[in-house]
Amino acid sequence: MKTNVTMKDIAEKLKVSSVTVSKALNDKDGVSDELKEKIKALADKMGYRYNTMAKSMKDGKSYNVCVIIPERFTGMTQSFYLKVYQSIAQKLEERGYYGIIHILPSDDEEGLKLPRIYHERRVDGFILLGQPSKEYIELMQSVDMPLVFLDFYDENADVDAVITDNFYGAYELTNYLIQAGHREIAYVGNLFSTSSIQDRFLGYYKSLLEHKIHLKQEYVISDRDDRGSFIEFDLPEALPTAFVCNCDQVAHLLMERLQKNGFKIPEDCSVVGFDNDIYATLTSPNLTTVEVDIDEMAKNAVKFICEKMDDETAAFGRVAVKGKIIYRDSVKRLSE
Amino acid sequence: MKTNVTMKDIAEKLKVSSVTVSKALNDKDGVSDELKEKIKALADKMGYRYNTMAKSMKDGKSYNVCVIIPERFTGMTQSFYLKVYQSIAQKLEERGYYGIIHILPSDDEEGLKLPRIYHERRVDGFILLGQPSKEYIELMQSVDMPLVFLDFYDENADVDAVITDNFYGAYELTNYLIQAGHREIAYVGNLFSTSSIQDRFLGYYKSLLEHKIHLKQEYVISDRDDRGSFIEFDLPEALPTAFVCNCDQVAHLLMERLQKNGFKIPEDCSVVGFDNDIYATLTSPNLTTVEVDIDEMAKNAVKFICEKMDDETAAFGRVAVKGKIIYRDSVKRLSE
DNA sequence: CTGAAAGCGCTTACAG
DNA sequence: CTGAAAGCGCTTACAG
Repeated sequence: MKTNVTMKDIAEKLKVSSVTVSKALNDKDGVSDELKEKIKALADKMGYRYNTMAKSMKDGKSYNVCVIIPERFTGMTQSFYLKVYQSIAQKLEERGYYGIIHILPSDDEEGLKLPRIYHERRVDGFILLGQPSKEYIELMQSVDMPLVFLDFYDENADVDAVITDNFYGAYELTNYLIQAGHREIAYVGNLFSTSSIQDRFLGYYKSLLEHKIHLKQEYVISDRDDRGSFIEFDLPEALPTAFVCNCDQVAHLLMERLQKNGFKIPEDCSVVGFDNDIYATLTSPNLTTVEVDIDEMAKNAVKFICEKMDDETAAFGRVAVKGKIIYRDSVKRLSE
Repeated sequence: MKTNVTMKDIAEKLKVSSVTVSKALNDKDGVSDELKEKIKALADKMGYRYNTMAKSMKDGKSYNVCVIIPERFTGMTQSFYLKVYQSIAQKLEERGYYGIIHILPSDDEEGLKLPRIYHERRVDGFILLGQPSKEYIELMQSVDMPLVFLDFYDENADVDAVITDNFYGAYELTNYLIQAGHREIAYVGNLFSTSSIQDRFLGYYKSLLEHKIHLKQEYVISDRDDRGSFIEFDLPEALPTAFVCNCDQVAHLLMERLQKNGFKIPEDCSVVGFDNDIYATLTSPNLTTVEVDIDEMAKNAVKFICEKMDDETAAFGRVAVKGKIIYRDSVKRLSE
């Protein structure tokens, strides 16, 4: 089987022009049905494979979308981002595009180096999955190319972003704790680390406010330093009855710590997480948490980037995708 | 900044030909140093970006290598495969290629559907990361394109494969247990599920043989059904003093089960795993296990695929990359 | 319904 | 050292 059959080869065998072959193979008008079938059959038989490069050249598009994931996110939440990518790739494919993962090395992030794929014009748009440094965000924005932020946003309002509804998710989860009779509720997370952690905190805080529960300073417990490395928790003297953790992994860490100190969960302390990732079912008891709607997020991100590639002026702003509370066994209903 | 500056644009401004610009930008002979510098400076100033598509068209290569990962592996060992991919992509880039992840949907695997990227000639070679069905392997082999298996192999000898040295790793680990005084050692894993599990079993068995320890039938404990889903362990009446698990996740599951039944680890039972993945440090105590040398595996896979793309006849056979035992706290030294 | 011509952006081989 | 010509595989716009 000859490995590089071209339209011209097919045309010659059939004594027609390659224009006609092109039309037939693309199901365009201007070829008789009979000829079209004949061409398709022969193409099949000859093992013809369409050469997208040629089309790319013609219309100056690569049909690639690059999904950039900062390296440091590939350790922590690896399963999550890979799943998101999978969903993105699938949805791009439905629109005739390819997804290309680019894991952004920390050095390149620091040195403000764009992926080579950009310099070689092999990409028509970027989806930035996971928050890089402020400087890198600015760099990406300065490049005149369709760009969508995914799973984070920036104070800069003029970029399109798809995020989970962190605020509302944490708000609902905290409401749930309060309905279960909890009043002493702590939040675990470094408020200055990422916008997700901050927004989840604010959702938690709103719930407290609505229920007229005072926010105690010592109930806001940091879980990591500003560079994102986890730190030892600084637990308050008097333990709260419940903890809202900014993510499942931290909930897992916290539960280990509490259990080591002799506390039972949920009997002595209730704990809730966020993300519904691998850590949520690794703990015992399993965690009540918020599940992110990965498919919906991917769907939006792909829709945005595709429409922006078609029309430079398209703009969508910030879209928050609602999550879903997964009720498990880490919360105790307090007697009133 | 004009977004699509071409060599011709640069040439016109400088009143030279685009051939000269091409030579200058590619650091080829045949341009005076002075002119070369001038061209490079102007290219920079005009924001010129090289168009690889054109080159691709010219020499009929896409400069893409597709890394296919069967979908079912993205759940289980997600972090591992993403790390492997990251390493592959980096090493490909050093050679002027791009890595493209294709997560193979189970439906496509079943329906023997090749990735679209193949049909569109956007790829020069495949790295198959993780073992798909026998039929899919045959399909991939029937396609006349450079192919390397990574992290598994097939009985079919004529394909190149890079694997971890499962046999030797399990052999060494079992030796270590025996040196620690263990004689009653079980193996946990379904021997008919994957070649990795089988080879690890054989390494374990070799160690027993060398030490003249009889292999008890009831000491080979299945951990999953033939489709890969974990099942409840069928523990023997009389517990062995040590378990060699085919992977960390199963070791984790086993430890949970043993601890639930009131056994202490490592006091009552020693447990070792394989992979050194997230599960190894999630257990308490942390697992003694074998760490896979991801970089070395990626390096070999990339070397093989690149040389095969250059020279169709290149062949490398099966290469096993040695792992490294990570000693932690899940093994007890028995008094002799 | 069918096809000749031109062009996408680059490179190779050759001539000067 | 420099460049005109041809070609990679396809598509678009136009003519018949």
